[in-house]
Amino acid sequence: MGADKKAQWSRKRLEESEYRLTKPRRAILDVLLHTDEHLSAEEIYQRVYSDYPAIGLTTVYRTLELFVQIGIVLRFDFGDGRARFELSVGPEVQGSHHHHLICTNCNKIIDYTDFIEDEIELLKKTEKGLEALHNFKINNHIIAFYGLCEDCRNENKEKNNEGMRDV
Amino acid sequence: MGADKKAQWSRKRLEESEYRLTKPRRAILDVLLHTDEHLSAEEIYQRVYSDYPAIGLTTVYRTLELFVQIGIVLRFDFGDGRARFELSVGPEVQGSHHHHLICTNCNKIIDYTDFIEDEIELLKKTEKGLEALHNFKINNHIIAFYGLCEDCRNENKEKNNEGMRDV
DNA sequence: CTTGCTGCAAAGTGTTTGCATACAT
DNA sequence: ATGTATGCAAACACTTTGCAGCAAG
Repeated sequence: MGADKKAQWSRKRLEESEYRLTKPRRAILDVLLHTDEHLSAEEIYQRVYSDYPAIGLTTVYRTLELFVQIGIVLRFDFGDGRARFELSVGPEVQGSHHHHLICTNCNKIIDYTDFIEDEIELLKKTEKGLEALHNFKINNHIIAFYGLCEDCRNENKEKNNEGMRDV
Repeated sequence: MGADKKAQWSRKRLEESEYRLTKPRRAILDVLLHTDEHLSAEEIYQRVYSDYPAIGLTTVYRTLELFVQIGIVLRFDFGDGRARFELSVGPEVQGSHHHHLICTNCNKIIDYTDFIEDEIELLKKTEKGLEALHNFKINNHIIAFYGLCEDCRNENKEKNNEGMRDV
């Protein structure tokens, strides 16, 4: 959904920023543009490394921080001990907003867009209400469901996953 | 809101578990019962330490993991690099379910119960739909809003917090 | 008594920082 | 030319693991 728009938007935003257009930055953006996974810094590093071995992990961290700053990347903590990153779509591109379904056994992450419309509508109302009530300026929200994915259900590990919850 | 019920429920659940009722475990549960904050392992350790200096940080970690297992504690990752814990209410006690409002500047966490009813209703429907669609067994969910709290709004740091989102 | 639980120290993991060099503008 | 960005190594912060001694049942 709008991979090109996404690319255009984020590249433009990067070019228009105060920051220098370096090879590592372009390479990292490219990796993010060509995946729909939620990659960790290490994973991004490895992918960049494969055709740009001069890259350093530190640079990946710093670049991701920068991308989050200028708003082209979103950072998630799903509770498995490492941060994960995905491209933001920006306010211009509608329809690719999604939430997450996370398997507490294998850490698989599923994006879903089903039922999103109702969720977003409710969230907007809630946001307004909370802003007024708590004098809070809300910039973002997260919704995620935790449970067992199809595969792990079948394996039917007797692990107790109740009570596990991560924001 | 049912602090006693909470205490009863979690103590009972601990006693009925296979696990031994040790002094550290009781002490840690007590700390959790007497706060409404979202404490980190380290913070819990410090509070236990003040009247039970024999406690070790390792035990706190292991005990919290255990409590999560038996379902009396919930674990959250708000994206500030440390896990936070709060007592679960258990399915028996209704009305104390809440979601979170998180300040991306000072990391303050506000529990809110406002608008919760509508949220829960929608979440239930969504859960059902997602379970059917993705063959997923959902055990839990999270909702959190990120933004600037009243105090940090006023200080009006020019830090750009857009695009910051966790989980 | 027996086995699980504990504390300490050490190891692990993901992330950040200091600094000299390299590069974009 | 000038100051930002980079990579390396070291430092950090949180969490987990190994192990010998302790204590709950």
